[in-house]
Amino acid sequence: VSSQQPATYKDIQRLTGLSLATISKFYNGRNVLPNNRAAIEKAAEQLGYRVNTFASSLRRGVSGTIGVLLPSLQNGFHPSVIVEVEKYLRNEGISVIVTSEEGGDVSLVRDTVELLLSRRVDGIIAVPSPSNLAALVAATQSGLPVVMIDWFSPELDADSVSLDNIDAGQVAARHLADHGHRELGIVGGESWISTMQDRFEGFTSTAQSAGMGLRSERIFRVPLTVDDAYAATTRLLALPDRPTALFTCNHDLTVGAVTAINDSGLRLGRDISMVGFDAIELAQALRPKLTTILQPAREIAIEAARMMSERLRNPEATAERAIVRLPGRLVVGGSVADRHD
Amino acid sequence: VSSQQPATYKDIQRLTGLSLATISKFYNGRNVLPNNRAAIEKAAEQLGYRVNTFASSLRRGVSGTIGVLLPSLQNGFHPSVIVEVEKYLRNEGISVIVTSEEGGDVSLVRDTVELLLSRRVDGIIAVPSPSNLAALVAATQSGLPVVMIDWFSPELDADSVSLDNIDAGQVAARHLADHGHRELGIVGGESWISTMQDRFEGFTSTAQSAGMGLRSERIFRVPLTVDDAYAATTRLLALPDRPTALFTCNHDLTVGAVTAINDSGLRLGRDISMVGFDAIELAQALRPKLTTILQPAREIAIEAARMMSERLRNPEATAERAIVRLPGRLVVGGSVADRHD
DNA sequence: CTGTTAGCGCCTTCAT
DNA sequence: ATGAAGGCGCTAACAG
Repeated sequence: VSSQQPATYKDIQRLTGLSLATISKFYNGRNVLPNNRAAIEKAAEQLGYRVNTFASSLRRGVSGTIGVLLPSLQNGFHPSVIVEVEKYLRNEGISVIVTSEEGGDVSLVRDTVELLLSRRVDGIIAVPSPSNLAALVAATQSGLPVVMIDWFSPELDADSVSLDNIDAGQVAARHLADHGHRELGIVGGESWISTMQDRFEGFTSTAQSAGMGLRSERIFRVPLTVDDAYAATTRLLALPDRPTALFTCNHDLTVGAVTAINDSGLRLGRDISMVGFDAIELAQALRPKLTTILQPAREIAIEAARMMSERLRNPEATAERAIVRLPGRLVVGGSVADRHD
Repeated sequence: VSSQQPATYKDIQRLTGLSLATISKFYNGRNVLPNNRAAIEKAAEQLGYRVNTFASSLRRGVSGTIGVLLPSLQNGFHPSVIVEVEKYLRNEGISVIVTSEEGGDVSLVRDTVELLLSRRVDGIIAVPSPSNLAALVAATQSGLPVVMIDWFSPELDADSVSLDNIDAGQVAARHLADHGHRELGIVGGESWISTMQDRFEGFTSTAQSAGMGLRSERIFRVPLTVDDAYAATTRLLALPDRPTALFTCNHDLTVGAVTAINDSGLRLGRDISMVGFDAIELAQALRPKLTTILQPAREIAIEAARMMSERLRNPEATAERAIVRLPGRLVVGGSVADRHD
């Protein structure tokens, strides 16, 4: 447990007699005579030397670090973004600092972007939310690369990656229509979340244009929790005039809805049909399997990392903001009954 | 898109006429005359000033940063650790840098600890694995605080937090015994993962002392993937002499097993009983609900953060390594049939 | 290819 | 309570 000082160039200098500049060049991949190279390597090995990125970053003005900013609503997808982004950017020598807005006082939450800027991150991959939007806008205006992921804010002039949420909603509605359903219900999230709004709009617009009404009492827009979805679905199922099919707009809502259906005693895919969202493991484990729209979570995260990497490589480039929408995949199970009769 | 230089003390100096030392004192909570305080605040506001943590860290020798090191096997629990740890440590002004060993060449993976050390983290919260163990041991020996989470390595002399895995295995076995089951099967993970070994040992030891044999052909120890668990469970169910009950040792194994059972046509809780692990959402959504052992994931992460925080506060303290084992909770569903006959 | 020099932005004596 | 000066470890000129 010897808490010795970390070694520095000076220590290597002492062992090799070389100048600091040469040692620096060695560590920055410039040409150094084989002899010297070997001497430095040996000394470094012996000293357990490792570069001090603080000093290096201070001097160079770049941190080799990006921030990942997550919202207060955690849903399983967001934390996994961190891992994918880190994996991608590690190969480029970039580290990832994480900040979430979950918990903590409002005052602390307000400063999550500040915190990243104080750490001098070279860029931010963020799930934009009302509480961080203003700070993100300011950051982009000062020239910092920002990539939005999952959620979208038109006010923020930055690259964006997410699922093609409108299409996903449309696919769900069309699938139900194709199976003869005309009486639909939906359990979605609050409209200030762009993904929820888009999935909702995609679903309802297609439903209407296919002549399927969506009565207001069959529309539920609730906080994104399993419990809220459970409650909403329970109410939906108890309606005197129950719809024949249901669409849930995200993972937690899907879990809550399935649980409510099973607890109600109705049989999924027979008494009530359903298209869920994500929750692929649940979908596969159920009997009958749940038909669900699967979001390419890894691909979305990787694309965000790729965009960021590109922006970092070309800081000057004033390329237009890129907006990437990746398609979801409908995984068909047995939860949608055929009503062609 | 004006990429202006960030403001520094010098800029504040220019606006206020104060010395750099006074400005520094202001930002470090020392006493400053009200006039000056106001002047600095005004200038900072106007300049959009924010401290450069690189310069500060370089000078002070501490980074205000800890590393979180995750293994290559991702299981949903590990990414969520990041969020919980960050939430806790944010209140203490500490940031979190993430490193995972997933993906990337072995050479890159080998250097994950190096990477954190190069970033001069003040401590590391790690899931120890064979590929990072040696580096972690070296880190602790040089005096860096390390906290193990989830997995455990006796070779690593560091604090540790995890589920009480042995107890969890025992609870599962006892629950099955109490319901009259004598013919058991188990789908666990490979023995080099401490959690898997402990859950396995807890289960088998209790099974044996309760007079329930566990035949070798009913023991499966597989990689921690849904697919491997599916395959193993399928084989288990196809045995000429099928056990009456099954225990699965982690989330993914549970998902795979449930899927295999449902696909086999057997009815959970009637033809085959089962105690799962985690997967609480799946457990609740199934019909009948799955009896499962729930790991207090958040509490484990928070405890790790608390331990780290304490070590950082008292760097001198050579307190004994702390080993915390939090209890799991058996959530009873309807997947264990009663065989008292 | 190597060495000298001068900072990056901040904090910390030590004086005042 | 404030100021002047030096240096944390590293890199980017510029000479040689």
